[in-house]
Amino acid sequence: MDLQRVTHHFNNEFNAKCSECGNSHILKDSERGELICSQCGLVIESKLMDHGPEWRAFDFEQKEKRVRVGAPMTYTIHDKGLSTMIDWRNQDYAGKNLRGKNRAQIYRLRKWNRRMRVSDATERNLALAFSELDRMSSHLGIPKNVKEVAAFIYRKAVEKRLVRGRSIEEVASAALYAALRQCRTPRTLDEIAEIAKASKKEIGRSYRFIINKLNIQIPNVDPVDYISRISQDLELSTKVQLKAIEILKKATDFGLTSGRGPCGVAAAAVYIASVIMNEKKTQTKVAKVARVTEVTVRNRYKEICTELNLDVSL
DNA sequence: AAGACGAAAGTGGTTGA
DNA sequence: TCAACAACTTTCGTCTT
Repeated sequence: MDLQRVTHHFNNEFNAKCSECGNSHILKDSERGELICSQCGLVIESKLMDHGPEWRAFDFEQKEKRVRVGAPMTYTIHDKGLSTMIDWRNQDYAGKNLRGKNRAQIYRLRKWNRRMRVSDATERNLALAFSELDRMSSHLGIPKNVKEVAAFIYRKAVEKRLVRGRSIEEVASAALYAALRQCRTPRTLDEIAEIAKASKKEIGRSYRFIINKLNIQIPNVDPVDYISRISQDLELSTKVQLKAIEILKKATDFGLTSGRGPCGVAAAAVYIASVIMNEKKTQTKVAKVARVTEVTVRNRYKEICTELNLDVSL
């Protein structure tokens, strides 16, 4: 068994700086051709090598069969998918009994092997957490890279013993929330809480706790990040989307976004853009997909209109 | 009938003593 | 730890299309 490979997957340090948190401790993940910031987990450079399945798979069995060569390494499997098993029989590959020195060596190997595997509680913890991450991700249609970041964060949390006193589900949800924000594809806490096995309050508490303890730098939520999702849900054209971003930029310059909920601001921008570009959606509909109330959309919309002197004829 | 609008009261989280 | 506070929500009545 290749211990080196299992324990030191991230072996090469790389001389670069993370654009997100300025940290210069960059790791080179040669297996996947990526540069990763050790601080925040940001993938700095990806050579876009496809580790995914060769064909579409329609059920789990097909999926299992249709992957490329071997098991891809992933953070979402509790032992990173690289574990090896050593048989209990003292026989070699051909079935001959092992003797003397060889036999003693196998005993030693088996001992280490046992120590590294699922036997301990940590691994069971991870297995449960990752299946929970899987479930939530598929519910919300979350891309794989974000899920990997979530798994990475969760793994760190376990290493630092931060799960103690909190439920696994709680911390897993928090890790997912953190990952989503890190990857600038934010979802609201409400969205997570809806499908998670923990309440919004608990998730929020755990989230604050782990990013604090792990020193993860999370960029502030930029309302722009919500625009594309809101527009897509409303089936608005790209033109509207660009207009909404333009409006949002101006609104930010006027200080209309600080202290305001990013969802509400984004929703208002999309609403105004939809009116200007003649693809009007109702306040109610915009509010619904943005997960804020109609009233909030209205308040933001009025603020923006008066500040920017926008004349929106209805 | 549906949407837009605004007033008023309620809610949960942050802040500062 | 508690009260003040701002942002946001809920609810509801009115007006417009």
